[in-house]
Amino acid sequence: MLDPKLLRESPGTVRAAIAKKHLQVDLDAVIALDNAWRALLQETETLRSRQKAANGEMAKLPKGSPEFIAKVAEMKAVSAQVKEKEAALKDAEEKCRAAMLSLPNIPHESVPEGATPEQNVVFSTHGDIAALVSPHAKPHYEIDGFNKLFDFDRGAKVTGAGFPFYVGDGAKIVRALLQFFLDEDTKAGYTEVNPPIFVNEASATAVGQLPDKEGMMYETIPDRFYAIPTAETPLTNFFRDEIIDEAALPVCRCAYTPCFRREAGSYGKDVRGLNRLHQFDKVELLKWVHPSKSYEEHDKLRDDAERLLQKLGLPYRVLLMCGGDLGFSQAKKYDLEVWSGGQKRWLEVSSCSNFESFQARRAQIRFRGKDGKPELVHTLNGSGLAIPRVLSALLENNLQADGRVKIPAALAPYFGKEYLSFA
RNA sequence: GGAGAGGUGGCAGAGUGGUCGAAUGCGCGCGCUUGGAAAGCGCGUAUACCGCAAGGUAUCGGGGGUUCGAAUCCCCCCCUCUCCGCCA
Repeated sequence: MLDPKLLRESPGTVRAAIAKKHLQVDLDAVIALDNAWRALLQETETLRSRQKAANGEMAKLPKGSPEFIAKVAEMKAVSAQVKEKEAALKDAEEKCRAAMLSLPNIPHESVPEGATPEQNVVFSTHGDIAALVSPHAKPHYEIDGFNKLFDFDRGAKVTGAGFPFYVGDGAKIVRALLQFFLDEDTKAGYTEVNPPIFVNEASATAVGQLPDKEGMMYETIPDRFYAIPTAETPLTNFFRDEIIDEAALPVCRCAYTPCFRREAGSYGKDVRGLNRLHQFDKVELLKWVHPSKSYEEHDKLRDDAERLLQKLGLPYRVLLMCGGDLGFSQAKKYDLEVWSGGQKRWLEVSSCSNFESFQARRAQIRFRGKDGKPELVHTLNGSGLAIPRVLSALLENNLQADGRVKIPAALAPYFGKEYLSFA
């Protein structure tokens, strides 16, 4: 959520932000709702003020006295008015809040102009594809024996499409990657957290998954919990409605969780094999930082995620997202895409985003500044990393002539052997 | 799942219909005192919103209700604790 003051004092800034993100929002309507709410608030508070004053007088009057009885009659009318105004105020407040929530975050000045993904800027490219991709590479879902290690048929029977069983070396490689990522992230200064994988409505709302996006999440009956689409959800909510000690900033955390996404409407090559699943494993990086350090920390976060790909010897590139491809709540975002040597395309394995105070305002996450006043933190997050697509690239790029997969040196100690076998 | 007890400011803990944003203590900050410190004394010590300002309003787990008036009474929900049951 944006600062309402920004809308009042500098609507042009908000208008420009909407334009840069190529969104359609009736800003004048939002401003009108805000004005209506403020006017109504004034009226209501004036009435309440009268009520309070009368209350003080009545407390001093003898209960049954004529003055007292007269006062009750008088205040009855005021009370009715207050009830009426309060109902109107509540209605205005809800409309106003909903309208405010429809306003996107302001893109950072360094975000390139552009409307479509094609206009994202290639920020950097790493790793020599020719040298790092095996000549025997093929799409992972076409590798002989793939279904033995990644059993989609059994998964579909037991749960549904997109919920595979990982078996034998398939399970082991997932575990190795998770542990490798967590160890590396911990070394980089992130404290490991193991969060709940279901959240309540308040938490889903605080990070913007509700309202409107309930279709992307699995919901439990009868408790109305939501299966998390990413560890960002519980992690960001850790400090919801809290004031963090300024000296503790930046707070850096990492968490492994399974992630659950309904992905309604996906189809085609995007969903083949491990490319897009309803349940997948991911290690998430999250930072709560001082606003003055926000972009410095953002770059470090991206570096931390990049280092994982480098250590695995996977070629990748970094995209700087243009305004039109930025998410609603992000001020700036880098995507890390790994080269899938078999499918011959880039696969997104991490999005490193700076939300500035947009999330923090909605979730009320603050720190106490030098002057003693609470101030909103900036929140940043990024994957470090999402397992299945890293795994896709790994299986494809490292596929040997004999059908085995060479395990990168950095990962071998975790996997326990040098080759993964589909036999 | 059943029965009971509770949720008040940074913490502890009063307050059962009015002058209560809320006693008192602790903690914290500033000052006095002191050679210095402790003790003692004095003052201060939540958050948010509206307003140019003066100022006003809201908040006693959350929501709704009763009332001229609710921290206080009623209803629903959430959470914590104790006992019982069940269980990895």
